[in-house]
Amino acid sequence: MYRTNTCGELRITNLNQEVTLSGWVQKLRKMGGMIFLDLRDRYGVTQLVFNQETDAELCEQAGKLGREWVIQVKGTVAERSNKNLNLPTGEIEIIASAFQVLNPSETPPFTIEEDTDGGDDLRMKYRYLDLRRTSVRSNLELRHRMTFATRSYLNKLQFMEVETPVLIGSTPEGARDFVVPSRMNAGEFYALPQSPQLFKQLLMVSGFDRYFQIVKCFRDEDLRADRQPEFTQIDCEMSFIEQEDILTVFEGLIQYLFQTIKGIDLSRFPRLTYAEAMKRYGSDKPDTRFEMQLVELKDLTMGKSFSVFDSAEYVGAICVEGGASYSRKQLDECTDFVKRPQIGAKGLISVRCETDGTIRSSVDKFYSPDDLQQWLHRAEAKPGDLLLILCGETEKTQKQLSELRLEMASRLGLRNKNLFHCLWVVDFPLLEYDEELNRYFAKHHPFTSPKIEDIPLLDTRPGIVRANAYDLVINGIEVGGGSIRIYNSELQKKMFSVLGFSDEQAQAQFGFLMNAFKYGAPPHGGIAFGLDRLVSIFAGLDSIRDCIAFPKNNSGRDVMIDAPSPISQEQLDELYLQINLPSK
RNA sequence: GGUGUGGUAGUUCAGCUGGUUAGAAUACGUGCCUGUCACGCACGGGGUCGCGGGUUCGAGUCCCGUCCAUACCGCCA
Repeated sequence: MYRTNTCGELRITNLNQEVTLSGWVQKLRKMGGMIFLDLRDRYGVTQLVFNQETDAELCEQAGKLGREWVIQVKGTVAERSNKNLNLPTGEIEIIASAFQVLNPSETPPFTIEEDTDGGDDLRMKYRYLDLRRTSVRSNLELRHRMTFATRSYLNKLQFMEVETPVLIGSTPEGARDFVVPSRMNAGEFYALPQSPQLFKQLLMVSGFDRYFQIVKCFRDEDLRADRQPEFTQIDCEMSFIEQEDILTVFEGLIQYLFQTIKGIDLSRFPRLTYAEAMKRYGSDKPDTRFEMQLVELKDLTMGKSFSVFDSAEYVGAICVEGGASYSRKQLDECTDFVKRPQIGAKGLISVRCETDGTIRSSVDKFYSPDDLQQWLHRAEAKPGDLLLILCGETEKTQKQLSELRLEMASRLGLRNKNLFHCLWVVDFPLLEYDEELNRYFAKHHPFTSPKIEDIPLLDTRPGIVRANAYDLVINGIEVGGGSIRIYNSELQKKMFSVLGFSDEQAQAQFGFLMNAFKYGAPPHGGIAFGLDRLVSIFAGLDSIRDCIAFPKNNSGRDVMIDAPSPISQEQLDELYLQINLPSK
């Protein structure tokens, strides 16, 4: 028997018990005639004591142990004379009577401690060592609890988990596909799913009216801190439901997770239409932990011969609480921020409302104090506040204001990680116009249904047609999204024609779905949540990498196993492939 | 594809306007230490300053190129 107990469970109540523990040597503290050893496993750390006076030979042997050696120890639980209340096992220690080295270890390349000295790079290369650290391990434990709770919640509501294939066909819409060559079908390729979208809809046709799957999805696009090439979705679909039903069931899921995992009771999630979200926050995934909403000022700024504002399509502001005390340098930093190429504003105009009520602005030349007072009034600015104003093309400027809003909130410490604001954004536009390709694309996907009352607009003004599509946003992060699908083949045909698909193209790409719909498709819709993002929000992480056991780096590489990597000529031949690298 | 930041000891970093033998902390090794838990004290080993080229009497430092990492933009239905 390797152990009678784990390294995390012994307490003062276990006093005088004979125990056997196995684990990794966290640290040795040699005190001359005695040695303290912290033994670690998944469950915690327990202190062992070796005493020269009790057993000189054993004590000397223990002194030869090193960090991360795997050992087994027999001993007696004793009360410590000096207790460590920072440790759950801190009231006891094990007086060792014998130990055995199960496996020695080389000195690890970084310290396996909470405050590790290792950088991200190195820790990724030795991820199996990094995973020994409490914080990383507890992220995975949290992830496990969340998937377990999700399955339990959905199972209770009659949802069935069904696996869908990973080797499927490539589709041109959406993200770039990861592609897998087929040996048995020369010159042909599978694609890895970006989501099980088509399959879950087929399952609805099959009558599995409540489906879910916790499933890996793949997208071959550039990465970010919150984007991995393979990621996990909680993928769901329901039949005989309306949008309201989906929102209710999955609002329930999120509430259940917050309740069971974090002990937080969330009230009903507010809903915001896409149009409102853009107008009030300049974003379709607003962070609603704080206000600082966008205020339109165009009508108040017109006709005072300030051509910058007069010629702009949109003039908008945010009101920064207490911002009037900003120094010149701080204001310059704000200006630099919005002028960065990523934001792309031309400049920033500010109006201070000093605590004594006087108003100072960078446009005093053009606007009287009364004019400025009107702006401040509309923005509900109080003495001590600061108005930051951007202008230009409506949509662009709103987005810029949204970035500025987030930046200012970060500076003011308003983005509290222990606060959770959930919100549904609904009524997304059905289509998005691509300027370069001169055509419409489905904003969500081509099976998303338009709002019934907007269907006539498909012919006249497709750009303003609203969809039965919805996103769940938590703290400014898009956590999930879905839609009510089209189940009427005439409407689906119409949709394809608006998207510029010929009948043949539509048949070739999605024929199997359209054929299936001929045999009695129920009304249905669904939603998918990004599990990685959800877990990282729960854990307060900045990057989803920290809640993935073996993540890829920024360039899509697994630096631990060094993938991707070239394959042999034999493998290439077998797949009828030729490598054709561009010459430099 | 683009922009910013970074690459110096096993590790995390400092190293100014170019100038003697490149430093600190930590880790590692040795010795001392009987109540430590960030133990302490003393000593020690440890460097292709990412790589290539250039400027210079002289380059970790300046210039050019390149590679890698990272955050963001484009992209991500």
